[in-house]
Amino acid sequence: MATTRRIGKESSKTRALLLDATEKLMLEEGYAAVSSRRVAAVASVKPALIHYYFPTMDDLFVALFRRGAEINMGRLTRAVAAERPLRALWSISQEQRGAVLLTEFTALSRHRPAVRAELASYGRRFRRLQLRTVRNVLEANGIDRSVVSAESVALLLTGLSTTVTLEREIGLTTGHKQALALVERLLETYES
Amino acid sequence: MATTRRIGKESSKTRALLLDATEKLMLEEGYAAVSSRRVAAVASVKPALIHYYFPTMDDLFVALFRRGAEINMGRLTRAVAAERPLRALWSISQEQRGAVLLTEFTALSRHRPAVRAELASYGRRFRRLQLRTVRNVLEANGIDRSVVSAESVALLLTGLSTTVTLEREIGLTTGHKQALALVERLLETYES
DNA sequence: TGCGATGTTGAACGACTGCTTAGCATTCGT
DNA sequence: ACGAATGCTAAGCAGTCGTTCAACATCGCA
Repeated sequence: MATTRRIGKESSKTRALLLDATEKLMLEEGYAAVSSRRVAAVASVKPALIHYYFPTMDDLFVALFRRGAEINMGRLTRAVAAERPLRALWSISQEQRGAVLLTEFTALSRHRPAVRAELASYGRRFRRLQLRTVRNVLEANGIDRSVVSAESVALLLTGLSTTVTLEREIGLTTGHKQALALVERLLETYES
Repeated sequence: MATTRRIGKESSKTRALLLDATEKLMLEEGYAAVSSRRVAAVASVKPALIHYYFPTMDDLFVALFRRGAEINMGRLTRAVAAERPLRALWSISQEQRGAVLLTEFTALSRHRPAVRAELASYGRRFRRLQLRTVRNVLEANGIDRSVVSAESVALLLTGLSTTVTLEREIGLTTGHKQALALVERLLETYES
């Protein structure tokens, strides 16, 4: 049998640098700007090294997404364990950087099935955590679930935050102030 | 002065075919799959013809977006003139095809300023129409605007519909049924 | 009938892409 | 100290990209 191709270790410091460079490119110029040569240039390294750590570009994208997903799930898990879980979740989902990256990966997932699977898996994990948190708040306030379900609240919050973030990104802010104020008011009312 | 470069007429039937081909590619494989050669292949035409009608790829993308925006604004304008304007708006915003295209253009706009400008302009027009519609419904039902502003309702609806559509696209549907049912119930209550 | 406008193509330019292979340089365990 | 494992690179293949330009085809109008 053929000698198996050598691949750099996951723990490598350089590997992490390559992921950083990829993330930077994605944020600043979109996923279409990510090529082995461009990443190499940003990381001050030769193109072949990208393929040493990530045999295919798919591997690179999946690895980057996974790293981000893991970090984010960690933050979220810690956040809901603190004092005002729902507010914590809301403020994290408001972050521009994360929202932009998520959009890039969503667009990317259209023609990269490997990315799509990763995205769906993260989505499910996030939704589960989010639902648990919303349910607790509704319960603590004695709100009848048949009037407003936890699922509805969760999806409304997610939808609002991504929409506001993306619209802001292109310079469209009509109505944002009022919508954000509404959430603020509700959070103040139902979570201490 | 130099002889000006020849460009195909906007009314051309072929031009429309090229836009169709581009849209198809974008829907099925994402914007990154759109190249003069790929578009030409889908339209059964030679690559150089793309540049006859659209000197640069930017022109192609902008033309496609503008055509879609114009068609959609027309549909929306007619929709809000009919019996249940808000419901009509909601059902149009629920369409998978439009939502997917919009995401593609959003991602595209990150590194194509010309597209970004077009997107923002359409966004403003849509939001204005949407706000007018929501305001009418709130007013007709005597709902105090200081409790729930029209802006909040508009952004919540937009956010929910895009989120549900995009999540469905990657096979993630947790909570969708409940959230959509809530909107359905509210529409039934406040709009005949 | 001929001429100019319009539609379409072939061929080519320079640049970019993913990826492979062979081999150099360095580090590490023994 | 030496051999194996690891990190990294030079060079190249085969393919795609955007764009231009000259030229051919077709058509409407004078």
